[in-house]
Amino acid sequence: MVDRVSLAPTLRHSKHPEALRVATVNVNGIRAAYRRGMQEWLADRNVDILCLQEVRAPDSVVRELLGDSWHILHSEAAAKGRAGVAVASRLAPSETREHIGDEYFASAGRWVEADFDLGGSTLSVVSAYVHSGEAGSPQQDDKYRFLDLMKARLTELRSTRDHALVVGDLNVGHTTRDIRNWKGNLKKAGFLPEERAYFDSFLGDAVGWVDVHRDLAGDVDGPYTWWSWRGKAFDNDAGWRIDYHLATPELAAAATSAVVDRAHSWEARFSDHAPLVVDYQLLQPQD
Amino acid sequence: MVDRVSLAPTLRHSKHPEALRVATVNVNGIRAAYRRGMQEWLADRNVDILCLQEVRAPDSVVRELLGDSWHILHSEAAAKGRAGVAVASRLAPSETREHIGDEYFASAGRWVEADFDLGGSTLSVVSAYVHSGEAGSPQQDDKYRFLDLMKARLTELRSTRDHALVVGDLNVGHTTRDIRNWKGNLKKAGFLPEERAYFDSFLGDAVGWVDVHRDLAGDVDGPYTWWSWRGKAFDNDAGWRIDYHLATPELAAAATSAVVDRAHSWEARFSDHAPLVVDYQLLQPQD
DNA sequence: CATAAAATG
DNA sequence: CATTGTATG
Repeated sequence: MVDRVSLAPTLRHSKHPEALRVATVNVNGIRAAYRRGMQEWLADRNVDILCLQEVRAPDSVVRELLGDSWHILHSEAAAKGRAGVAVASRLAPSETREHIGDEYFASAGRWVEADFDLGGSTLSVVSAYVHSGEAGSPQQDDKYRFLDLMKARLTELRSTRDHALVVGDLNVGHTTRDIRNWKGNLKKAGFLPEERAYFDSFLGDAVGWVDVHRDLAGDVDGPYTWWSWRGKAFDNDAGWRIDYHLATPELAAAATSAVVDRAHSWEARFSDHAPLVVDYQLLQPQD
Repeated sequence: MVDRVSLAPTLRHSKHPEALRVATVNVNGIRAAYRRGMQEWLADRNVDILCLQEVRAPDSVVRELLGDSWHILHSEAAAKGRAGVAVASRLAPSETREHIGDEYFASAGRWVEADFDLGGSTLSVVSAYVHSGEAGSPQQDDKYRFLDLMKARLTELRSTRDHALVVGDLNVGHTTRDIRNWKGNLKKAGFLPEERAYFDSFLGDAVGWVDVHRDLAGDVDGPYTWWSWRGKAFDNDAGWRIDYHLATPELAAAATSAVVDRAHSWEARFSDHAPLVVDYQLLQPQD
């Protein structure tokens, strides 16, 4: 279990010292997100570890926007303005890894790992951005190759880490609960049987990860995390649940709440994805 | 001279029946211009013949935006979203020509001619968009080739037409009066000695055209017709006079006013160029 | 329907 | 510093 003393002054945020708050959000361009009010959201939410996908900006811009209060691990894509993932944290990571697989995905900007030293135990946090992979396109093959690598890495993390958390835009809805119009999307990228099968395996006994948001939300439709910009998809909540917190079982059991920040006091949404914010109750009540 | 009877009900606008009002404006994308209020300007100004440059939109879009009250002659560039010139008029032209020179400039979207039948005499109106032609770039050669063709066509029009008017963004300032910071631009495209020499020749006795705006404004700085979007160029009136009405002498003598619509009741400018609006007093007072 | 970069001005 | 089409999502 996570040690109480080492966490207290550093990794956790002072406003909610009893829990570790981890948020994931595909910002669809961090510059656009800031123009649309992301900073106000961030100021409201007291996040300890912020995982970003589709940063779509150079490292210098990311550091300027987020400011000095974060340690920032950022993996850019070779293609400017594409992809890009980051883990921003109050505590400096003890180790970091910037990609997954071989050369082919080395500069994809789709996977970063940050290890946090919790005094005796280690928490690995991954920010992942799986390909959209339109069916029939060349990117569909990349998506399957990436999901293969992801499965291998999930297995590895599960067996070598004390606690691990893989969050991000995984670009697949797992079950019919996860897409509003699932019947109309059975042949669309993001809800293909082959893609959904990966999630069966991630969450199956052999690999052993937990879909934290689904566990806490229960057997309900959604809650969705992405809505197309087009038409009234957002207003009608015609969305997809494709952003996840996948956690190792012990960590998953410590999750006390999972909230989709669909809209709050801050005005409109700042991305086509909403943040998924989860609190992990890492401390044992001691008295 | 232009015949009074044939003009009255058709070519001229009912609001100022004694004059023919011709406006030229580089709209820098007619879609953006309409977003920024071009329609309000147009509604205020009672223009008879509207010459546009840098239309940068497909023909269907131009017709939709301008509406049914215009006859529209529009020459698109082969490259989508680039250049494009048009003559919009209340009266249908009797003849039109869509380019200048040979194949090389056939689909440049930089030159259109519309002839208006004035009952016995003819008025040719040209909307022209000369290359910007950054010094040292390949486009600089195109600019000189285009100016050569333009000179030849000016000579031809002068000798074969009753009245002719060549308006548009000619992308050259003629004299030191025509550019606010002329000293700093002696080596910049738009104020190179070679470019300015073309204008000496256009306006010289051999070719014989008149710079209507300069003639009416007198020997003053400006009035400028273009200001960079950058910095405070517009607020400081740090502009260039690169949009012209060039007219055959008899027509030029009939010009009663030349106004740069730098800003009016309509709010901000709708392009980096301002419209240049000239009234031609085509009717002889008969009584 | 939105993002970012590229080319052009 | 603004416009456009393009690729990508």
